Amino acid sequence: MNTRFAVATHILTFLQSQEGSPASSELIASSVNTNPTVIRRLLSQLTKAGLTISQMGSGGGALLARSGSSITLLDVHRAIDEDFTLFPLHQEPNPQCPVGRNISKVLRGRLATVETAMEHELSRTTIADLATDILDIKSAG
Amino acid sequence: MNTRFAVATHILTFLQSQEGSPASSELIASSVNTNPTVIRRLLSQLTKAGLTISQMGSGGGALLARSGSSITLLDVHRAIDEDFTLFPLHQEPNPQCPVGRNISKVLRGRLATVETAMEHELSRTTIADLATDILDIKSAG
DNA sequence: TAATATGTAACACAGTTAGATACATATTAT
DNA sequence: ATAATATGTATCTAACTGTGTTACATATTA
Repeated sequence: MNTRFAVATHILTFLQSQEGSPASSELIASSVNTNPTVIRRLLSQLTKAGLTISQMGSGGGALLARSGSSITLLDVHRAIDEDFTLFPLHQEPNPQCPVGRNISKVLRGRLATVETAMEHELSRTTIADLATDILDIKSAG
Repeated sequence: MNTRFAVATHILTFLQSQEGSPASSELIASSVNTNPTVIRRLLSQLTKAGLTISQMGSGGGALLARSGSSITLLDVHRAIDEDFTLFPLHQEPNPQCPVGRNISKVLRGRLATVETAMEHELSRTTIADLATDILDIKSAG
């Protein structure tokens, strides 16, 4: 199971809940319940995508690079799942067969709209939304 | 790479193009360019889901169980990708942390709408559409 | 200069997937 | 009846992926 997207979203929501105070990979790892290196690997990708900033040294750690309300789940997905394919195509169907020769092109076209719909829906939720959802659960419970 | 959905779709489109004449796993495998057992495994799932019928013995093979225009990509997805999760969640975040305690529930809720959007879009294409797309390419080229 | 923290390389382990062989069972044709 | 054909499923493998882990060079702060 590839849980990178979920962990990356957890990281960002954690940073949002920190309200500007840097969080070390060790602190985040204790919330996610994993190894700090796993967190640093993901933070490295998030930083490259411009979603986080990291400060080395004592008192350092990770911060959101911009407002949580401007970071959507689509941004996270694009930062983390670089070679994502919703439904991967099989390689080299038989070009001698009319179906084999054309199925890849046809499927690619039809699946593109599916992936677009997924992306559109991902873009409707922000990291700030997730942090708010959590606060809502806390105040309701 | 999990290409089962693509191969299953290829199989069904192939059957649609056969116009009611049974196709053996060997024949289909030559179109997909893989081993007949791979085809039989997928056909077994498609038959359980009521999308195909198989006839043993000489002259036998697989057939669509119903009209290709009534079989959507969502039907195929549900038949083949039984334990599908678009974005799997990480296990056991730290319950001592407010974010860790609630992130799974919150993410599950937000991602449900994404998966629903994906499914809705999958349901808009049928096997008959794919067969028509292929014929269109052939007549245009 | 000591302590803290990141960034990344390297490795082990478990789980997944496609492909392959094998064979019992069912159906058809002769 | 018997041979030929075809499915359904079990089993094994090799390649690939993802997570967790250790290690260490580099950067920053106190």
